[in-house]
Amino acid sequence: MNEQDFLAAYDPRDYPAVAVTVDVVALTIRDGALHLLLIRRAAPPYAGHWALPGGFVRPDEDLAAGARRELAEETGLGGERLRRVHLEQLATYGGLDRDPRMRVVSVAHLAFAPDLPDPVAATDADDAIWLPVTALSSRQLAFDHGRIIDDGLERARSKLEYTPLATRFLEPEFTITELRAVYETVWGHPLHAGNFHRKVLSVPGFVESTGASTERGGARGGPRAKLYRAGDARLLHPALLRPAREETVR
Amino acid sequence: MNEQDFLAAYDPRDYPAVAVTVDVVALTIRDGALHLLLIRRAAPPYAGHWALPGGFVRPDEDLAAGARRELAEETGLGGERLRRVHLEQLATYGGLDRDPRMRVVSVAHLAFAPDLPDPVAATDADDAIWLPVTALSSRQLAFDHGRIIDDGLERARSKLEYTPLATRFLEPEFTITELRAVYETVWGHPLHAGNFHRKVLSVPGFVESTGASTERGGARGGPRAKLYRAGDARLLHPALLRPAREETVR
DNA sequence: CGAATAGTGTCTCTTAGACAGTATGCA
DNA sequence: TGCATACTGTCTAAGAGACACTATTCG
Repeated sequence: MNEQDFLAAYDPRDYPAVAVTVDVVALTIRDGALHLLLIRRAAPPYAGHWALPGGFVRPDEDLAAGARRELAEETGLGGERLRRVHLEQLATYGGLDRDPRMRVVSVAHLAFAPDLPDPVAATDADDAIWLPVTALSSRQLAFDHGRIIDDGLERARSKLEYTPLATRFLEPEFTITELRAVYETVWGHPLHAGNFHRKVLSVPGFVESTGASTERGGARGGPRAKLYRAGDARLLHPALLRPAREETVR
Repeated sequence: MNEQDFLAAYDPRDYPAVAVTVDVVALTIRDGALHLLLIRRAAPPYAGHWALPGGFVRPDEDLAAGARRELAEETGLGGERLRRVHLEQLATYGGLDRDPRMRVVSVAHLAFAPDLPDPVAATDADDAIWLPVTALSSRQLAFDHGRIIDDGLERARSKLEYTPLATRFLEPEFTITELRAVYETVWGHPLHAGNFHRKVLSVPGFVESTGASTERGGARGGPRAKLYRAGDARLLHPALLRPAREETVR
């Protein structure tokens, strides 16, 4: 049998049906707290439970396109604002009993977005919200989405260390203090303002000055801050390491 | 429709057929060079081309189990030796035209193994070899496996920086010089012997002494080296960073 | 004016890396 | 005996983090 005959005789239905979905762990920062995009499922399985936005991959889109489509559907975002959202593949979850319907393999993605409008529930959901991640523990999540979220949060914390992706939580122009607030929010503890400031400016390509400053000082006083935009570095050298956590090492 | 009715009425065949495969980028060190496990495909598509070991995920195994099975089939490994091989998920590749037969989503894995016997071709292959990665450029690889291998090699180089996984390329007991050889081989450039030695011993939990030494000194002279085994650290603190590569940062 | 904040200076401690030096064991 | 190698000592430069200080702006 040559290659052409083989392809002609080939029937995909001979293989066991596996469904492939994409799920999105979308993070943003609102009111100084890290928030996560969740939908409430309208249909079984897990109807009424909170879940990550996601769904079956369509025949005409690759995995990243599917994830971006799901994100667009739930956030109502499009165009330039959607394109500015950072999206990366997180990991793939393929346990045997993830979904009671059939074997479902889910390719999870991770998204970083600046503060966005309240989401609108798409057809497969009856509600959609930005939920503070601190409120997660009390929620019953569908499927293994709790595990996926944990992995996404850890990836996010780690990515801030060695990439400039913290800037993706901010508007194109930002102050060093706003950037520090992103780190403090994602890592969950305060950083030394002076040392952070010097460190950020010393890493080549992390930020570049716009020459401008904010219109006003801080709400409770203080000078106007200089404005920066993201630089051209894709990795931070040297990295901004999280304060060492002995526990997590072993 | 309640949840039970829904599940009863649910027909998986309503969804477009997507196949899910696992592929394995298996690395080992032979004769001081980094080697990669490749098979030569016996059947179309890409019959006769070299490819990563892999195949369809079976209904009764999760993704990691599928990857370990594929690895076992091609290496002939089993039991304790197989269990000692480090295996982690790498990334998932789901481009539209990866496979001419149908939509195939492949979950790639990365494996680190000590020097193993020559592989034996399994049923779906007519040859299997450990190929030095330096010889890759001249080979025509099936599917998008060249891209997957590139990603795997970069992940391997990066993992040596902040995890103790270099020890997985070695037998359970090893010398610091052997460990240094792993780093030099994977990173592709020489390291300073004295500084490396001190650094490894100074990272908590990286290696622990067995109390024993090698039977003989080096082939060309020198004292006997002390033997170590892997410690209990899962992350290296502080990390062993590769010499900075300005080019790759931007 | 008082308080909060942006940004800088300086000191200390740790680490990376260069280099040198000693002891060991093979040919 | 000569040489390669295991391992340790020491110095320097860079970076992390603590602390102090100045300047600016809001209420």
